[in-house]
Amino acid sequence: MMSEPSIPANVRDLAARRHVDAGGAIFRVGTSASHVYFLLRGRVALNRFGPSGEEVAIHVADPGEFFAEASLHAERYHCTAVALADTEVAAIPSVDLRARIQSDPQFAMQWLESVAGQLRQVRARVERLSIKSAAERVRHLLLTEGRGKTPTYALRGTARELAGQLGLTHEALYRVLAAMQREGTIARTRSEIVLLR
Amino acid sequence: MMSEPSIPANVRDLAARRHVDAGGAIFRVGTSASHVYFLLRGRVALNRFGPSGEEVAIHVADPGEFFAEASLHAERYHCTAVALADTEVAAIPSVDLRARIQSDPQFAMQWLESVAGQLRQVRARVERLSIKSAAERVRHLLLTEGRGKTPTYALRGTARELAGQLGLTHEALYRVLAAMQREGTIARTRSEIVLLR
DNA sequence: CGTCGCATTGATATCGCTCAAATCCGGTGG
DNA sequence: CCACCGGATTTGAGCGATATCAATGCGACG
Repeated sequence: MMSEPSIPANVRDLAARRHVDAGGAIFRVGTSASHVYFLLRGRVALNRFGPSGEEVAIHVADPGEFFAEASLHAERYHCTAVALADTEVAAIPSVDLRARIQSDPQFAMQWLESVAGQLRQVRARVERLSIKSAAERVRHLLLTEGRGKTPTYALRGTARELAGQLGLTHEALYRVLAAMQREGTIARTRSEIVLLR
Repeated sequence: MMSEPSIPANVRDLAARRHVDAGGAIFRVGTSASHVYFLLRGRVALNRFGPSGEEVAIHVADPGEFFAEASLHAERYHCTAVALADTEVAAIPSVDLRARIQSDPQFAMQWLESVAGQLRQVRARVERLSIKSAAERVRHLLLTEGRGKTPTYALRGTARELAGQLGLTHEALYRVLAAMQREGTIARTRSEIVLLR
């Protein structure tokens, strides 16, 4: 059984617990950015929509993560948060969080570190999306996000989601994975991809 | 005449001025992340290198910007910084900057805002790179980075650089721009692109 | 046990990459 | 002042990788 991650002690007193059913929205793009969130259970997708209505997955949050962090400094949310599963979040009013950052230098540093970490992660994703070959993108994913000596990537959602992360259609991803498997570059189980060479 | 941007007053006393010739490296990937930089004059490219040696432009800094901000929390630099022109930077020791953040809450908030702003910007770029069509990428760039009522994008370097930013080859970018111009979607001058409809 | 969405594979079309070549432009040195 | 040079810009031709459309199987869930 997976135990629930706990809200960082520094801000526990500011947080209000909230439940969201699968498919429900936590906030929508354009509405007033009043809260920052911490994910306790479930999964949350942060999406944007292009002019033609096409959806782009900006980020998928897993338990133990803050999300909508950047909204601390914005008037309005820049994306829409949708629960992918039954989800439990802690909502922290932006105003209170700002005040806490001002008054607690240690927490300020922790918070900063977390934002900087996200920045690094997103930069890695930019790097990945700049690669033209689908196979090289997968390899890059395994090398940068994989764990262990033989890089192993635990896929968190569906393969379709991963395809979105990689800027590929799901068909293209399946084909590339099949090809890499055939030629022995990777190995796959239901929930993992391992880079062999 | 362009006047030189000034180092934020909060950290001016920590900074050491340094000159770098065009083509010179400011720091290299893998070396100890000892300083954060503020760009006073010139242009600086932040690059990473793939396994096959191909270069990916992570970011191009313009005067008035901090760069290597994320390195405040990292052991080593994750990218290489190269001067694209004769360049003047202010180097701020990471240690000192961290101390300043701890001791000056107002500065901490400013710094945090700057990092969060970068995060938003990079996220927008991820969104852009997730778009499949080259024309739509250009349109997205103009909509998100353009200024004014009729979105106008001032191109800072060469069109080749822009192509890199957009995840396209320079040929593809030239063709798309030509086509969009032909059909009246955009207008171009030497240094600007304007979205017409 | 029917339905829905994910996974997988096939066929085809298309867009952007690659290779190639001509021109333009700014800078440099004679 | 002019010839030259290197890099940026621009356009062409062809190919290949990925998107798109389509069909099937499968597993979860009601």
